[in-house]
Amino acid sequence: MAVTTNDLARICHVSRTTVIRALNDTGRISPETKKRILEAAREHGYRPDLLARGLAKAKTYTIGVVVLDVMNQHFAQILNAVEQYALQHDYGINILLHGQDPELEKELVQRLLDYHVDGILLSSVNKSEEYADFLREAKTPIVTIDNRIADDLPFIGINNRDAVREMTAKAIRKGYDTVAFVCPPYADRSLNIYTHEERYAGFLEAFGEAGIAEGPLVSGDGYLAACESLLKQGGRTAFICSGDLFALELMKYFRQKELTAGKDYGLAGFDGVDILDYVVPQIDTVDNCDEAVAEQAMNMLLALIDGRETETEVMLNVKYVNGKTL
Amino acid sequence: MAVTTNDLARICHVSRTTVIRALNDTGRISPETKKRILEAAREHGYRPDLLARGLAKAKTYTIGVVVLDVMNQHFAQILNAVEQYALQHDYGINILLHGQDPELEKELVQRLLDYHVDGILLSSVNKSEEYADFLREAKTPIVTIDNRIADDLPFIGINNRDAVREMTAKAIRKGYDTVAFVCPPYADRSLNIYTHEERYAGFLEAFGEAGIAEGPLVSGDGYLAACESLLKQGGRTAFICSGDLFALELMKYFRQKELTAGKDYGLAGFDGVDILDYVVPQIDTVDNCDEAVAEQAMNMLLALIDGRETETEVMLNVKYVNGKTL
DNA sequence: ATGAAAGCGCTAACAG
DNA sequence: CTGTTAGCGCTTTCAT
Repeated sequence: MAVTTNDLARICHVSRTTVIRALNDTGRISPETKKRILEAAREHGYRPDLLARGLAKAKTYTIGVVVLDVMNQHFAQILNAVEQYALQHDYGINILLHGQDPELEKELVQRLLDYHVDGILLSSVNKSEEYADFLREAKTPIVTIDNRIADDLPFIGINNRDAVREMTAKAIRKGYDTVAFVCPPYADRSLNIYTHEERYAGFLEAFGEAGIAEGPLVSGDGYLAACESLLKQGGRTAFICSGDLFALELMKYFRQKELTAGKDYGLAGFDGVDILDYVVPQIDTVDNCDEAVAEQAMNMLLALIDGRETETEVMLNVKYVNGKTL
Repeated sequence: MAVTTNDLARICHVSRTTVIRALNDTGRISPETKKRILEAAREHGYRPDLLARGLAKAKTYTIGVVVLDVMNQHFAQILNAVEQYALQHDYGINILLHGQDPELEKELVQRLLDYHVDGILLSSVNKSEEYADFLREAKTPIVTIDNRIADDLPFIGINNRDAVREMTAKAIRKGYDTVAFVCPPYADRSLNIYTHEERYAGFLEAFGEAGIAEGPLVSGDGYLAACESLLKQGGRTAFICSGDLFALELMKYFRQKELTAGKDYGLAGFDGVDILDYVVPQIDTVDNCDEAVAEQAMNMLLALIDGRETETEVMLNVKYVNGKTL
């Protein structure tokens, strides 16, 4: 078995309390005995039991992170940044993946709460009021990113709407006859798709500002074929995609038909994932500044944990990345 | 504060033990009181304290996972598969990222041990004997993947050597005058690069079998320029890359020089990452079967945790993926 | 400067 | 079928 404070106490002929004082250098203790105890601790490979400590202190120095998955570069970048930040602040992290399953997401959050994490960073796919209540009732600080669940829950996001408005406006300016918005196929309308809704809103705003009729919305499973139909209707057509992966899929699909982005059709993505670097022609996109989001979110979370003053709603501006496809 | 078994006991006018018995339906208990207790538990939103439970039972139903990072699709796929598997077996997971830092890796493993995870899945970058000892001394089962650390540590990997031998043999058969092996730039030679070493070994074996002189090894920071030099020496040249990302980087670099893979030079990667789908021409690669690795590793880990019989060394065969660049 | 004692919330052996 | 008791390992008053 592992050596405990009790063992150290026996070994050093002192009380458990004294051992603790040496280990956590807290309270008054003679340098003499302290040295002796620390030595014994090292020698015997003492390691604090984090479960016991967490239980006793009601503080685990762990922050939980719940996101969709890690195949998506967006989350991958967030996670990297979050771990960095956490380590610098002496916190550990506990990453869990809900894979776009609202039920699972709730279970995972619950599990983290049951493990007494000190705070949770959450990219949710839930949107019900019940769920919002569930989060509100947790005594543990929870900061949400990506999808907003309720106005009063701490949230940090990016300016999706403005970014897409700008992008769409650019397409309109460039004289495309049809500018369409391409959304992911939603398996379940009860999912929280706040980000995509915001992007779509931005898309619509651009038409309002230009004073022309709104372009079509392409969504759902058959989106590739639907885009093809649009293109076949004639006229120059651009596709504003609500995510780089859709843009990539579309490009791949059209390439099979001998159609080239930037020439035969316009194309823009969103997210600014790394892999766009390897694709030609370079796709227009928006860098959604994952590191900045992660950092802001962690700042907010740690502030909430420490009971410090903090904003509970932040909106970051993103950067348009010029490509050759729009 | 959250409601505890103590509270429930008081509320239901029974002892704490009885409450436990109702909650965990263990031992004999009258259906009557059990129902009453469960009702009260639900009503008051009772949640077991996982820290306390873990401490008392010396079992946390959590398995720790330590990998490099999540930007790399290889790990992303592993993690997805691992979480799936864990959930199905009523385990939770705790993902930690070492980012190729050996010291950090050790700290993270240590932290997981201190948290009493029941088992650890580890993709290590360490290779020292001390580290092997450190792992051996842990009373917690640890299964390693990707890089082997020591012969006696549970390990599950893929047949890197054979795969690269085959790939290299193909290049030789195709009549390339020069076939080079491209390795990642290693910042630190003390890192464990077992997988890459195995791949390089396979590369060399192919020349042995063909009875011709070994092709060059390109490694280190200036690998792009080095590859260009090779190409400029004349003759048909193929690059066998020890990872898709290097192949992608190389392709991008050469594209700037107006050189096309599969025409002006041969190219092959390794890993079979998804994003290759979006790149033209399609790069020859090897699918390293991450899901299979994850599943086998988890099988092994759970067997070790349960003290069941199990192999502690598995080598999976991988699948060659034909592209258009070799 | 050190120690004794109670407690975090849950579990497990042993009685009755 | 139910209760009593002790304990997991660490923390934290409160004494001395």
